[in-house]
Amino acid sequence: MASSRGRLRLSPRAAAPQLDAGKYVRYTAEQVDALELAYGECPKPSSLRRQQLIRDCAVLTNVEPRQIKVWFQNRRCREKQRRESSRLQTVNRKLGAMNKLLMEENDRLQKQVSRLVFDNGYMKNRLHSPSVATTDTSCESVVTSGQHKQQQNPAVLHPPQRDANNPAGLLAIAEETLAEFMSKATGTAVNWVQMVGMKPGPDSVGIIAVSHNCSGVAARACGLVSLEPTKVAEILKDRASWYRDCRRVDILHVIPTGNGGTIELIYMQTYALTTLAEPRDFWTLRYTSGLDDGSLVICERSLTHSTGGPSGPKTPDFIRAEVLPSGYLIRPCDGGGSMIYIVDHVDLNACSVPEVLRPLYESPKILAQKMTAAALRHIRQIAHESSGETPYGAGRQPAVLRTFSQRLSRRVEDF
DNA sequence: GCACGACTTACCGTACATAC
DNA sequence: GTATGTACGGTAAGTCGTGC
Repeated sequence: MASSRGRLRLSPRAAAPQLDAGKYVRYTAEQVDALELAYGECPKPSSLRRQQLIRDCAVLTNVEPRQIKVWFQNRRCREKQRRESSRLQTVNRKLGAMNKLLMEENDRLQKQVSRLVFDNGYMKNRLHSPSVATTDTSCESVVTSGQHKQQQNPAVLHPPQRDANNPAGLLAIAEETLAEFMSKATGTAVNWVQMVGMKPGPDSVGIIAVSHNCSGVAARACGLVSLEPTKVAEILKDRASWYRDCRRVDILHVIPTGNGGTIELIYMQTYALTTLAEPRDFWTLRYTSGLDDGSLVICERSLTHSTGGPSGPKTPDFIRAEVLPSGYLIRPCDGGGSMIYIVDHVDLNACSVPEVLRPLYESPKILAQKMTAAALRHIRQIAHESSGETPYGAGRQPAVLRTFSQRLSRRVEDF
């Protein structure tokens, strides 16, 4: 479509003889190189600087000052467009990952609805059948069967020898831990309640959810980072902040499992009571393994209480908690990066604490606060570790992560 | 009045599909 | 293999509105 705007209708100034009006010109490679060099030094040169550039650079001597000015304008415009394009690609990648996450969550919820509808129908039949209703005492187990069935796995149904003092026993515990952790990380074992203000979207990088019905208190967070799964696993396993509250950490045994995974037997001693969610000393089993789809799993379980694990130095009058299978599921994302699921799950023994502290132990809000604060520390650390490898620039936290952190901080303060 | 950003236009080169 | 048509991206430059 012919238009009054554009190059065809040249203004008197543009039609000046020097510009060879009507002929499309392209600058030579040498000219572009010289201009790019100047742009690298100063993207917005003054009129004086542009004139100096023409004088100093032989290949630009036949280029009009006005052309130089236009070239710099267009160059800035191009750079801005490239930046925006790059930003949109990043956002697109994040939205894709979030979409995948929501699809999985949707699938899980649909299955849950199906189970509940089935259970509801079953219960109705029971209620309309007096002979069964009056004699059957297992109604509760029927109603909750869907939830419980998912938590079960062959290792739980037929537990092998769970002796933490030998490698076979450790492997059995590790496999059980892995199965239980995976069911939590993928959201099939626990009804997760999304925390207020943590809706996924283009301006947030993660979701935090708190368990609705399970023993103890579990919190689950997920976040996207621009690192490959193996790198994320490396960071998570080596982070010193894991042991911030410890005065002693010993990795006593490292046992290969034969399927590419490893089992590490860890003994920790913490300082005086600094967190409600950790005992002062405990044994931990850490199981690291890879999955067929390229995902990596790092999960942990306390051996000190539930399994009759190795006995370490004991301190009297000491507040204890059972660390249920917790850890990280790191999934590779299309186009690079990783989606990390963080699961923390503890069961505190409220009866063992002084009366004055008991309300804190029995308050899921306080416990959820501790969990999400821990998740925040994890993600902040990951963001810090990855800052040098992302397009956001070295040493600078991405805006989405800052927003995420600020929201989390506000959420924690609300408790 | 000038410089600038945003938007637009036309030209050119390239890749690709299609017909012969 | 070659010629032709088409789509698309890159780029120089024009127009317009805005701020100083």
